Amino acid sequence: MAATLQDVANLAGVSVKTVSNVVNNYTHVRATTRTRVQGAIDQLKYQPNMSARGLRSGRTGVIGLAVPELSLSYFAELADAVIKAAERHGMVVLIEQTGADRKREIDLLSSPRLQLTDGLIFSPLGMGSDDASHLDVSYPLVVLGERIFGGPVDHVTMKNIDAARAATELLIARGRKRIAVIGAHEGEVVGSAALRLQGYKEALAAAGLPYDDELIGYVGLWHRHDGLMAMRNMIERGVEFDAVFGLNDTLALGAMRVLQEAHFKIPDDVSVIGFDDLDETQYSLPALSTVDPGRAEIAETAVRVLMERINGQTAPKKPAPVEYLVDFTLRERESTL
Amino acid sequence: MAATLQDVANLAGVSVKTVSNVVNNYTHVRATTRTRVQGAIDQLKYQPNMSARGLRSGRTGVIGLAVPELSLSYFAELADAVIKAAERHGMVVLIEQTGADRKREIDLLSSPRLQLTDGLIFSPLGMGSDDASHLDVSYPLVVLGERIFGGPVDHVTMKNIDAARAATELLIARGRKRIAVIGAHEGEVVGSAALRLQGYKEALAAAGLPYDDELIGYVGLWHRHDGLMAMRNMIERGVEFDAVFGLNDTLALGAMRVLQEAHFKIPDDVSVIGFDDLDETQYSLPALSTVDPGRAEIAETAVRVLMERINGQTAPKKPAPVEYLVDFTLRERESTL
DNA sequence: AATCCTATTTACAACGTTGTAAATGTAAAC
DNA sequence: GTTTACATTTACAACGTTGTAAATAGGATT
Repeated sequence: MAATLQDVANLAGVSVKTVSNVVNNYTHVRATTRTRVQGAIDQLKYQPNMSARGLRSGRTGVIGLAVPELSLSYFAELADAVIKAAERHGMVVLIEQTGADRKREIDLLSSPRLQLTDGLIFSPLGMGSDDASHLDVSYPLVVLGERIFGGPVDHVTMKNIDAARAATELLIARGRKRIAVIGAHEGEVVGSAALRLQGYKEALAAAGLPYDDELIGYVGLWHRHDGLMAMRNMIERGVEFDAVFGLNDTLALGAMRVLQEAHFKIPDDVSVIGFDDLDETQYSLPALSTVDPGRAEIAETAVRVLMERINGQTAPKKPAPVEYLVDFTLRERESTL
Repeated sequence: MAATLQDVANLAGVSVKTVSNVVNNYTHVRATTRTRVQGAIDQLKYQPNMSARGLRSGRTGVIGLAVPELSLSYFAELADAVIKAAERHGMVVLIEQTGADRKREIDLLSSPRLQLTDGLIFSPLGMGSDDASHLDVSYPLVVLGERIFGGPVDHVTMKNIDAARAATELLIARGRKRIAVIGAHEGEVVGSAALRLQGYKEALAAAGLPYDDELIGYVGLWHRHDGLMAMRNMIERGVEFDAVFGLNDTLALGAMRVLQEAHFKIPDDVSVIGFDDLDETQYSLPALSTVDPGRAEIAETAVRVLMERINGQTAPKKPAPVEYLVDFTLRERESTL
């Protein structure tokens, strides 16, 4: 069906290798030959067979991206950014969804499905620090999220603690004293939830405000529905608060919906802030204040680091793993004014 | 680095082909041999090289999915569903973003990047009916959207017209008479926007309501921002209306935000309905009525049809192209009660 | 015109896999 | 103890590409 180098070579009356040289812009090809071959290529609509190329070169031109779920807006926007960044490096992106399930995450890391990939950008959610060893894989891997695993792996991460502290400080600066948190994970010590909660605690401590566990809304996942339930639960428990910090925007938006249902005025009665700077937050009513964790830069850096690892694979020894920390930006909007 | 069949064969003391037979569960392998080979496989952590397999078999195990942008929630949720459906067929998904740009869409169809793909699920947005010829490609292709192109291509599509008519009818049934539309595309005749607008017109006509171009809000893209601007513009023009039909949810949510800013009560003063049944719509305030176009079924069907085409490639002649029409469901929520 | 140097082109092998066909082994039937 | 039938294993080629090294061509130099 599809034309091969051989077909083009026959048509142009040259050897297969010469066609290959033309295709790959090899320098020592006579101009006239190049023209003739190019003509044959165009005529036959020749396109290189990627499998064969991959077999010969050991490279596929594909990078894997593993996220919990694309239907979580944060990951959709992240994937968007990763695909765009990969394109700039001439790579194409294959997306795997883990469902934030620990077992599926671990399985994925050694899945044969990754065989057609030159490297992986992995955003784990279910794995814990006990699972560090699974990250010691033989292919290029960049992990998104804190260096919580200890293993020799490259990480690209946002300043969870600092950003959460800044968000909390903003609420405090607006005069809020009883700041509820929506989205903590019970017992977690290493994930994003735990780190953001830590930032919150640091801000309280710095301002001399007491920490009250009553104000912490625990959830299982970070879906909108969880934010809604946690907020509703807190209201029903009769907890007093004058601000809400959603550990991500989705949770904050879910919480905001409950607050408005319960006739709290935002931001007059309750200030609300989120985390992630989803596109949506600009259009909620009121527009949600949030923290931009530097998503675009995270995606770009992750791809760049991964490409360095892929290209450096022939190097004598593995370079020391690095941790890139991306800067955040506070985005104040109507919900905290 | 990675173990090959040869390595395993050496270790197990058998031929390469026998190992291959074990790997592929070929029937005629003695139990003892199988065990021994399996042991070697495990010991060497052998994983088949997909490029080599692809070269030999002409299959990559990858399907392509081309969408405008993952940061548009509809496409993120669609991609989620496609990935899950593909997984059930043992396939993995490579995602391309076209940015709804006509040229990029056309280029993509003949891009060598697709070489490592067994087939493509394509959701065009920028291409028009003049571009039909570009869809006549040599690889399995399933187009999402109306059979607007005429070419011999499989389509999986939602009932845009019927669903839009139903949405409009719902508003009419709630007593609304001046129904604004947000999201029409000026001059378009074949895309989703045009079809949904047609459904709207049909519903008006059936109810004996006049069509008024004043009530049509034109936009460029279907981003939240466009919905917001179109709604704002209509209010500023002083157009009277008692309902809004957002041609998709994102537009409707953007419009709703403007309405609320302008102190319209929803649904008392203005009823609002969207289209797509995004997860978000359940959590807006008020929760947005919408139409579920059958996204999950669209994804499943598209993957199934594509797999049939991929598996049937050896068949003597191409089967006639089909058009699958997926059923929709009205989801009434608070914004129209 | 013979010689040498470099530019251009070529043949061949190899990447790891699997289909084909042929070879070997095993056990039952005679 | 042969033959026969079938189960199991094997060698070999081929998929389409590119690196290596060797072959050839074309000029420039003498």
